[in-house]
Amino acid sequence: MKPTIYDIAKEAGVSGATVSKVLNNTGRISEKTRNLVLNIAEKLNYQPNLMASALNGKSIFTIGLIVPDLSNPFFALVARKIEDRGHELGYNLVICSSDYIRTKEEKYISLLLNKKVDGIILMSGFEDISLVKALVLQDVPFVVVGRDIPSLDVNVVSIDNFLGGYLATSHLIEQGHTNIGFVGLDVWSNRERYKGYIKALSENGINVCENTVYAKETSIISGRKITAKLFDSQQNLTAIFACNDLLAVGVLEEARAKGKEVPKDLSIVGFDDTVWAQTSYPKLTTIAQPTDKIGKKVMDLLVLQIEDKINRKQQIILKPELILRESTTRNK
Amino acid sequence: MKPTIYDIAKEAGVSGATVSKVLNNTGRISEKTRNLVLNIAEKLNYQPNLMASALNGKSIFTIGLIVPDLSNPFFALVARKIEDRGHELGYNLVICSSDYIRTKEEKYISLLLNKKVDGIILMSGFEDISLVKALVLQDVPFVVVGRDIPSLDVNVVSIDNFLGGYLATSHLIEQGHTNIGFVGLDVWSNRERYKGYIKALSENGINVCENTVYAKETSIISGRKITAKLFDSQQNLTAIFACNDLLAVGVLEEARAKGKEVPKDLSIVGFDDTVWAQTSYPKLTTIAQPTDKIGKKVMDLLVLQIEDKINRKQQIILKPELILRESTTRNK
DNA sequence: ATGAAAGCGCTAACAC
DNA sequence: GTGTTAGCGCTTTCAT
Repeated sequence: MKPTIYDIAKEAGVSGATVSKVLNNTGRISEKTRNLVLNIAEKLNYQPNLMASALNGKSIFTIGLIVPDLSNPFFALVARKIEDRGHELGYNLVICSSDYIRTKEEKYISLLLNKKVDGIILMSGFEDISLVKALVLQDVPFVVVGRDIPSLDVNVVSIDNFLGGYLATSHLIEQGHTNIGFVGLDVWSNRERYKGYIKALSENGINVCENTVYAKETSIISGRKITAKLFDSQQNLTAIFACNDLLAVGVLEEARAKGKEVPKDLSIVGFDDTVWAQTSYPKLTTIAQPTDKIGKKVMDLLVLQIEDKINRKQQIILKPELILRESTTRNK
Repeated sequence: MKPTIYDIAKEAGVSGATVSKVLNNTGRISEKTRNLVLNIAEKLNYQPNLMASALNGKSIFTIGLIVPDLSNPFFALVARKIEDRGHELGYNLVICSSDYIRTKEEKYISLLLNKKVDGIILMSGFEDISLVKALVLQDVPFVVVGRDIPSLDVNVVSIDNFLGGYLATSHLIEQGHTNIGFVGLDVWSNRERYKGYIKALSENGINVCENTVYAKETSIISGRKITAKLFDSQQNLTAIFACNDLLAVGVLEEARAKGKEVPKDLSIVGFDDTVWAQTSYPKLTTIAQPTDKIGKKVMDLLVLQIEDKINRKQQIILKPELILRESTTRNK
């Protein structure tokens, strides 16, 4: 069997309580006993049983992460950054993919709560804010990532999605485009990007195309379908802003299928700066999210709440950035 | 405070033990008490404390997954498949990225063991088999994914890597290529693929190029560098087999940089059939891994070992498949 | 500075 | 059928 504190205690000729104190650096113990206990613990290769201390209200050093879809490279990347920072701080990640489905979001939250995780990271859409509200009452540290919830005082780490949409669209406008389509998902972040898109258009006195259609899901197929619709309703489109790179690749493919050359006949701006932006042909001009910073900020904020029991909520909004590549060009 | 079984017991006017029995469907209890207890549990929104039952040697319904890199879309995809099957069976995943680094592999194994996970999935390379050997002694259910360990009697789910390499190379040979380069990582699976590559070559009486160089890591840059070296040492290369799609994209880019057209001047076969294979230009001919099946088999096998305490180890080897796309063509 | 004892929430003999 | 009791491994008063 694995050694317990009592095995150490017996060997050291002290009580279990003393061993516990040494191991936790609590109470007062003499240098002598401390060293003795530490040595024996080392010798026995003692590993604390986290379940037991968890029962006593201690931390279990595990954090729950709810993402829309782990197999989506963007989320996988952010998850990895969070994981890395977590490990630096001594925490593990339990990851759950929600597919933006409410019932799954709900199920996973309660699952994680059951497992007594120290905190939860909400990177799914959570269109149904009541789920988040419920979490507030539970008094479990958590932070919302990728979207803001202005109506709730909760921890948030997000990029300025509005700015992202604005940046993307402004770039297209600067290139001389006036007929710019929008492709996105019907989720909070994308709707914010849409507002930025609208803002850029109206600032430049450009008519907003009414036929904005949201894609069903993030996939090439979905991107293609939505683009086909756009092409149908607006013959003279010269540019499209897609709310994520994969959708942008869908746009790219549909354009190619329709005999349009990118960027000559159609300029495209993507979002996220995922691997797709760098490996598609042509490479995508896109809006980059500072994933490194996001991962670090999220974890730091969460651990701050967990360990220091700080109660003041924070909203951290990071800046997205335009990355120029080959999918946009001046409209002639 | 969250309700415990004693809260239920008090309200139902029975003992804690009885409640426990009802909740676990163990022992014998009358329909009446059973319903009473169940109703009260429901009313109180009782949630069992998994830590407490874990202390009693019960399952914690959590499984550890060690992958090389979660931000690599291929691993993210497999992780997602495993996650899905896990949730179907009632298990969560704690994910750790090892970067193929031995110390991390070791650290995460002991971390997961500390957390008393019910089982561990080893999807990292584990070049140092002693780590796996140590796990065997711990009597923790685990399964190795993506590589075989012929010298050890452990659970394995993997594809036939040798066959994969053979398939890829044979395809190239059929297309008339005789000067075929190899690009891969110095890890077990890739070395097996290399053997398959060699087999195909020698079966067809083709000289093996001696300058096989392994890439440092899975990245476009690494793929480009290695390809540049290959081009230098072998001027008349007409095809390259890359051990993963990202490396293949690197090959693609380097070829383009050197003014070679794909597939006209250089045919490329990738591996994994990740999103890259579908979004690169031209799209990659590649060897697909049955990720769905892998995820399911892994989880099923592991849970079988956990729940039924089955001790007979299983080695499940799945077949990879050649997917024809646009990056290979007949050599003229 | 150290130890005895109670208890975290639950399970599992064993009694009744 | 149901309750009593003794732990699981650890933390934490409270004595000493």
